[in-house]
Amino acid sequence: MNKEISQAVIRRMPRYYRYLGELLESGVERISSGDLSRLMKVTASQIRQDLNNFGGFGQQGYGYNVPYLYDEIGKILGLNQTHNIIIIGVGNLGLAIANYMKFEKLGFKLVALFDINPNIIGQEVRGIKIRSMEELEDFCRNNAVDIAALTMPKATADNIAHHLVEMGVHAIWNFAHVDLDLPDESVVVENVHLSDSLMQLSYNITKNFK
Amino acid sequence: MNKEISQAVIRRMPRYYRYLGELLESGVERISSGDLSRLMKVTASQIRQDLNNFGGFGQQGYGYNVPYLYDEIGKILGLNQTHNIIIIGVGNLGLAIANYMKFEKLGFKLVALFDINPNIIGQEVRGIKIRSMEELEDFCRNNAVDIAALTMPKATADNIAHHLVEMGVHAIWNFAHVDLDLPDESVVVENVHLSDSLMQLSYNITKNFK
DNA sequence: TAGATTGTTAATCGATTAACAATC
DNA sequence: TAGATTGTTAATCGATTAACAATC
Repeated sequence: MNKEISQAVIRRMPRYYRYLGELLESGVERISSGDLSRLMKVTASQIRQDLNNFGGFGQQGYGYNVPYLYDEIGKILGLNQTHNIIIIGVGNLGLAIANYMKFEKLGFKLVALFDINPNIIGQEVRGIKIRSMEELEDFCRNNAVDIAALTMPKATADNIAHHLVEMGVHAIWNFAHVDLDLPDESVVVENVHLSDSLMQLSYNITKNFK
Repeated sequence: MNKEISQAVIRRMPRYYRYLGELLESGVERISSGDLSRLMKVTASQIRQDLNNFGGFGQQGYGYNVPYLYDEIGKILGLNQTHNIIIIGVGNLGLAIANYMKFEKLGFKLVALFDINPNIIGQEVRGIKIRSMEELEDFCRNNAVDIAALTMPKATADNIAHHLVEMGVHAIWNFAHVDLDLPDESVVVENVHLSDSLMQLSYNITKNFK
């Protein structure tokens, strides 16, 4: 394996991908780091440094070919592979994720939904049945589950996460307001802590009026 | 105004608040930076540095008083003030936010919902009526709106954000997959780009299996 | 008082920016 | 070829960690 790439760089890659996607849609054929830097409001230096962590995608005197670079960043992010995703907790947030079409364009495929509420078990969301938690283990063992999105309350999140790891799930998209403390270091956890985000917003509001 | 505090520090404050809240619930009276560092898996140095950006909340030889520190961080984050919040776009994501009770405990109060869909306008969510977009301007001018949460598709997000700023809204919680480019520098924007988060997750999965 | 632990300064580490030779 | 722009090295900047005197 090559040298480790810092999370600071990784966090910026999806943003590059987003901007290149927009340029692509606008039919832009090529772009220089200078032009892209003005568009994205980052330094051209940073763009070139970031991209060169993964390879030389540009050409001196020309810049970067937009369709090519878009594609390459997609591969770096693993979007050329399909990721099977299950959602545990079919409340409003779980539904929001389930119904979010855009994910499919990025190679994520919803394969199952789970909940504890007997009133909704058996119902379908976009053609996918809501299953009971009892079915979780069997499902994980018999299907390739790449990512589990956790949208249940925080009280049960850590426990379920541990089970999932035992069943071989190696990536968790965690919306519960708790930090998962998993035994296996190789499990990938991506947190979306909405209340943390809102508190940050609150801080910045408060700061501006002091 | 005092010296600017880096966003790196701000990002960590809600996490401290969360852990202290849990300690508080468990009835823990005091904690040292060393113990907290083991719990949170950060260095004790960082904890002390972070807190001392805002003041000396501890006591030598004793550590930090949990209820007091919890309270102080709450104040730093502006959680002692009420923030009126409106949601624009009442799809699944808008509903998820609207129904998310925890926010109320943090001092955020949902005051209005807006959507363009005539089929849902007039319906109520937790006792709050869904209004048409035509009512947005009047509502903003006649009510104190602190935060607007944008959950509509990205195509209209930037436009609506501009209108909101004109109407005096100075903080935006942006869930649309686009970077808002607002004229007024003092407007606070907090982005929640779920697809960026998912791509980051995808990268880290891919990396582990290379 | 002695021990513990903070607040804070200094040292280190890593990330960002600047500069420029390489090269298309 | 001349001009443009990359890839990459070096310089700078900022954030994290270590160390320790202050002090409860």
